Amino acid sequence: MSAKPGEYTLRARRQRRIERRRQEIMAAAVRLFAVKGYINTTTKEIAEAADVAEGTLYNYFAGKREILLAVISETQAAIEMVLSSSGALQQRSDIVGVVATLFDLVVSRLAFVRTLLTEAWLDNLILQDFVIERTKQLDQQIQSFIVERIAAGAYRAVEPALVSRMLMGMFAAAVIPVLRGIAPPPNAEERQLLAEELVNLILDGIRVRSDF
Amino acid sequence: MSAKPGEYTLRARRQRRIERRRQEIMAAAVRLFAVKGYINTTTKEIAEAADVAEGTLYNYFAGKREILLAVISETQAAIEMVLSSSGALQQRSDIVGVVATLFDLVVSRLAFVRTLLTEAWLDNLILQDFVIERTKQLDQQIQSFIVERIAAGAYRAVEPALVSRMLMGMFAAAVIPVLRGIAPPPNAEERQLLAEELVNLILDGIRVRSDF
Amino acid sequence: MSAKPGEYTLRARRQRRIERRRQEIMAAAVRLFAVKGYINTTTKEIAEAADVAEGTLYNYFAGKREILLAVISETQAAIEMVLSSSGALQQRSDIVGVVATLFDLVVSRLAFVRTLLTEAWLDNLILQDFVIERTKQLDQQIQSFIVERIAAGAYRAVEPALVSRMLMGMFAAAVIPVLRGIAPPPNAEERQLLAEELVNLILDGIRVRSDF
Amino acid sequence: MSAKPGEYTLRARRQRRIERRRQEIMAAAVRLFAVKGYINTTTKEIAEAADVAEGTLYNYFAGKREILLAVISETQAAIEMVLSSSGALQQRSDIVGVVATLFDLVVSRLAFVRTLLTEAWLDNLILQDFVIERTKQLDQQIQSFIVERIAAGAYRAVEPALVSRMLMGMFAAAVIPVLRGIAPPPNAEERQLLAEELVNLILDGIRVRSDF
DNA sequence: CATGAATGAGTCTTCATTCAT
DNA sequence: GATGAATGAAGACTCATTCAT
Repeated sequence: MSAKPGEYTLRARRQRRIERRRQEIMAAAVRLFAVKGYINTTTKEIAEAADVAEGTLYNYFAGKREILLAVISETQAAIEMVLSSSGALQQRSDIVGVVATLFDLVVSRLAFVRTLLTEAWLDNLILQDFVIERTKQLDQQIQSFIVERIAAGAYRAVEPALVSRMLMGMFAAAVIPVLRGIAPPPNAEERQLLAEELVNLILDGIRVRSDF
Repeated sequence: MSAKPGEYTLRARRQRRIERRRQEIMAAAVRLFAVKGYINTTTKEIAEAADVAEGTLYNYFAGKREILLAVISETQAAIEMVLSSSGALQQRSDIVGVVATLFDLVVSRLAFVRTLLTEAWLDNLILQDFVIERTKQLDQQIQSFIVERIAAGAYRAVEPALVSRMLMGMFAAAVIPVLRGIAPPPNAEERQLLAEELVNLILDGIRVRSDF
Repeated sequence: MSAKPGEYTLRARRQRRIERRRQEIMAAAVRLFAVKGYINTTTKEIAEAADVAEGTLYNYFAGKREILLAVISETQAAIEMVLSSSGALQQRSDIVGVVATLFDLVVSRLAFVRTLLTEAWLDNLILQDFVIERTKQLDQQIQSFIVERIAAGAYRAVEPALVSRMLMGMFAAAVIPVLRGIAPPPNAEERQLLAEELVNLILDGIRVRSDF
Repeated sequence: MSAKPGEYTLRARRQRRIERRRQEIMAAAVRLFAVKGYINTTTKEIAEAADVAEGTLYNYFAGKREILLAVISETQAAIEMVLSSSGALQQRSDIVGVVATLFDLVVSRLAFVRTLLTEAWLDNLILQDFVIERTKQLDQQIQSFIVERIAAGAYRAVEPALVSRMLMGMFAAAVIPVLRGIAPPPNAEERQLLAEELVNLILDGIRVRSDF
């Protein structure tokens, strides 16, 4: 289409600059959203945090809400990739592995996860599309795992859906104080231990003498 | 200041009227907060729902935020009373009882709990004063219970703080879909069963054969 | 509903004050609209011209466009009343009378008519609802008048719709320079003469010798 | 400044290219102005329609408004040429001819005429420079024509300025529904008939029996 | 005390214009 | 000259709070 040498490079460079700017804006936004919530964050603040003019935001996003959706969408895609590589759960250590990986994900994206949870709490669309929908697969895997073990006589006849949810609740309980900034993020080792302990609890409970 | 007979009564009556009006406003507010969130609720709406003029709100509360704080504070006091009557946890059924009572409380005050959690998520002050602070006592009781049982050799040597938190996470996982409006509120019987199962899980886990 | 003496009066007074304020805002708006057009008039300017805060506008109107529609609607109602009293056209002087009355109306509401025409030019809805629709009756009357006269052999067999429209064009041509501020408003006598002359022209044209 | 052969040609070619680009931009602009109005047309839209970058507009025009003025100015020049070739009006058919030519002009440049009238209505400068000024010559010719005929006893002693203006009003009344998009453009034959009828009306009116 | 109209700072968004590449 | 991203001054509208009645 063009014979000018170097034009391709030029266009590509510009494209990269644009993408970088988009990312900068999203990064600035997610930081603010995490701290103050989407609704309490003004476009002025986002612009300042991204070090651009307010109008510039609108060259990259159709509006404030689209910044939020882009933030959630893009990061979700990244997370999805990590999770989908987990494959079927086969044994105890697989579950521990998934839990540990989830800890890693959450800790490495605190701002994002906090934003996601806040908005999912307030917005049915986001809850459905970005939390329930994305959690479904994992939920299914866990339930399948439990169902198989029950059939094999390894687990007692619990409600798989309930257990899966309780597991998520325990995970959330471990993670929320960190998200909320009232507990320091656990380091890699602590995350591993936490995952172990969490699975221990759900598998064996805490009781050793049945007369209590 | 005055010796007219009956004034004391009059003053008391006025006092009661004022208190009643405060309550009406708070009741109107919490309904709206639960549905739309604090931030999306306007003072105009609160006034209309309470059937007073907008300006009247400011005769009873210093501002919109104070309505929120009053709502939380008052309802918390009521909840507190219920909880504090629980006494020390002695045996398994005591824990089940507390969990069931908590279910009752949450279900009977969905709007309030939803509002509280939303705002606690966004606001450090509310989180600290109305969630962490109020949960502390219960947390302590649970931990003491566990510590005793460990000492008695009934429970294995788990981290009491962790277990207590996991228990809360499981409780939250059971309750949040209801709060969020994506699951119907459980009836009394279901709540009892849920409490049982929840305690079962934490005490015994799900495993019956240790080779898995 | 209330037994407090004077309340009725108080409420009525307040009601009058509100209506007065509405009128003030509309008056301020129509003045600005006439000079700069609706689109070039800011809510800030309207507020300043009406000597209220910008937000106050929104206590009286749902938005900027509603101010425009209210202005047009209210004044139209007034004009309607004048026009509808005209009755059927019977003779030449009736037409002169209607034309003269229309001149009076336009001259006494210059700002309004200018606004109406501007917006009708730009907006199909306003054109249809407030110009075409309202002109229809008059148009029909004129056409009926012409049809009768043609039947009676008094007028030649012209197209009544065309003549009616031409008459409106002539009226517009007489009035637009005044609306546009490039000619002074005619006084009562001039308006009467203009009406006479306009009807003369359409009835007799300008020719006296048919060989030209 | 340079003696290189062929430079003159080169410069001329560049000049032509620039002029062509200017015309492309103006053509794109007038199309948009006609449909959406000057104020509702963005420079971005003009640039897209002209298939250039937004910034490029500013290499050819000082600003958005200058595009409008250029559009009006250039097209006016073309119209002028047509009109000025009409020469002095001598007889009835000359007037019919001018009116028919004007119909042709308007119909063939609907977009432009609509834009011109809109902006002239809102802007004194454009009204004066591009409508009143350009209409003056035609107005004079018509008035001279009338004055002569009055002197010759062919026309009655009407006010020439008034008649000229009425003629314009009738013309406008015939043309505006088309401009406004609520009537289809008349074809060549219809335009001729309309011109005839219009002149008939102004010359002879509609009356054949003077007792009405 | 009750009222509700008035206020104006603050929000999101648009768009003509500029300027580095 | 061409490009189009960056700019920032407006603009319409919202809403918690105040205050005269």
